[in-house]
Amino acid sequence: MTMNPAFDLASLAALLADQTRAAMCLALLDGRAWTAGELAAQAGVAPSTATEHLHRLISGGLLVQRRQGRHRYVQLAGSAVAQLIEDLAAHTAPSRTPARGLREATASAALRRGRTCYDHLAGRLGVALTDAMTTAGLLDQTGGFALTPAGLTWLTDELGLDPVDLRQSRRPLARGCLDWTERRQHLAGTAGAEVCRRLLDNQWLVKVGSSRAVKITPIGKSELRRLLELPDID
Amino acid sequence: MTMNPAFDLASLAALLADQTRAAMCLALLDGRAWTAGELAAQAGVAPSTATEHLHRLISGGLLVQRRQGRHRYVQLAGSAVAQLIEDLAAHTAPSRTPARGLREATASAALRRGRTCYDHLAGRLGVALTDAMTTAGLLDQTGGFALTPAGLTWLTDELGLDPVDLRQSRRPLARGCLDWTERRQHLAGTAGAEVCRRLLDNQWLVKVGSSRAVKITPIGKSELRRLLELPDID
DNA sequence: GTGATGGTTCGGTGCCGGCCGAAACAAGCC
DNA sequence: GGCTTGTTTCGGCCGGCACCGAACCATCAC
Repeated sequence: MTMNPAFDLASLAALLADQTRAAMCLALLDGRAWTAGELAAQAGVAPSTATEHLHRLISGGLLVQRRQGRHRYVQLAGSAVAQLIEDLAAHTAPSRTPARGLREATASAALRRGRTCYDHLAGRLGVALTDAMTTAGLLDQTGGFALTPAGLTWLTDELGLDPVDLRQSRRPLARGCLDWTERRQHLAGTAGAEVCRRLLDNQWLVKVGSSRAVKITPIGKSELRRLLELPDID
Repeated sequence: MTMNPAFDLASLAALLADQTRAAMCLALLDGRAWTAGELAAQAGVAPSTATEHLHRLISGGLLVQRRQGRHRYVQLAGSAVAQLIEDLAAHTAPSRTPARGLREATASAALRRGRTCYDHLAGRLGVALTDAMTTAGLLDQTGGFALTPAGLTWLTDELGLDPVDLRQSRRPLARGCLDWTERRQHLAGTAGAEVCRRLLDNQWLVKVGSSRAVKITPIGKSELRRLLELPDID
């Protein structure tokens, strides 16, 4: 089937080398499942065109689908794929995207402030949380990017995460994810995903509108200030 | 200049979405500077075609060039680019590449045994070294991928690396790089690069032929066995 | 100078693939 | 049963781009 490494690499890159498919993948970075029609509208193409693109993305292994009634739900095939797309996006030239119009300006400001990145937190909020955990000795960024032993017990004892959930996956527990707006690393990996889930479950964070943006609640602010020295996000 | 994220992502991916350009980038993963003609031959295209591809790769920021006499030397723009290409290659389906013919079989066996990956060590040798450092308590892979304090002093005191060299870069000190043949993580980042350089300088490792393959010397084997519990690489 | 070699520029060709609209399916709703 | 809505298939159009060869330019060797 597969011929040579160059062919494989080119085939994989070709999946993302089209603006429409790239827009779809970027939209899917919120981790949710989208219908084919939603993605077509988001990318600004006809439904028939979206069908072809989805076919390529799925048979290329980047997306998985679930058919339900007359809808076709599609989402990223896993965190590894999300990671890959984020990495690529981060390598994009420091994108000055001056939002035009008030609506876009406030929307992009909200995204810069805090958002989900597939399954973990990013934006200034994600970076601030990562920094706070680092100064608290829970993360070690001097020799790479890893949880300290103190960090592991903090996750289980203070946040109440399940040690089993943290350990079962073959995915690394903690890893850095380079944020493409902040140009800083923030916590990803299994730990990043579980922390994000827990903060949302606790209502310490809430989603803003229907986008990927999140914001911190008053309860969350006080709780996080109790557990960490988390500074205010303007 | 840059319009929207989807466009930027697609543009970046498009650089690697051609088999010829992918072959060039894969060849350049050895970290050396190649001439335009060498790359043309390697990729199997006419020199004029190679010129166009190199132009795109350079203006896209993936490659840099240095003109010298009538030669044009070209190499990857930096370790971040190398990292990106390695990541993409690792996401490629577990590539069964049954080498045909004895020459290719022995060549690919040598590569699987040990090789350089841009500026650090990979293959079974790279994985074995990483494992040995982990069991010796020099690396921590339980909570991510990071050097321990003991690991840092080991690099400077035992291997004699310069602490200044290790710290000056904005690149992470240690990070995991997923090996696409072994499907295992191995040491990359500044520390990985410096270790590789030192082992080659000390003649503990030598390059095999003109490829990326490396092998361990008798002196290297005894020295590494003195410093670590490094098992034999078959 | 002449000749050889590495690299680039320039036409020209051909194919791949992204796009749409129209029509066909399929699943719900009444 | 009909009507709406979400999705797919099928032609057909069109642009982009990967490729080559031939001519041209630059550098080195003599």
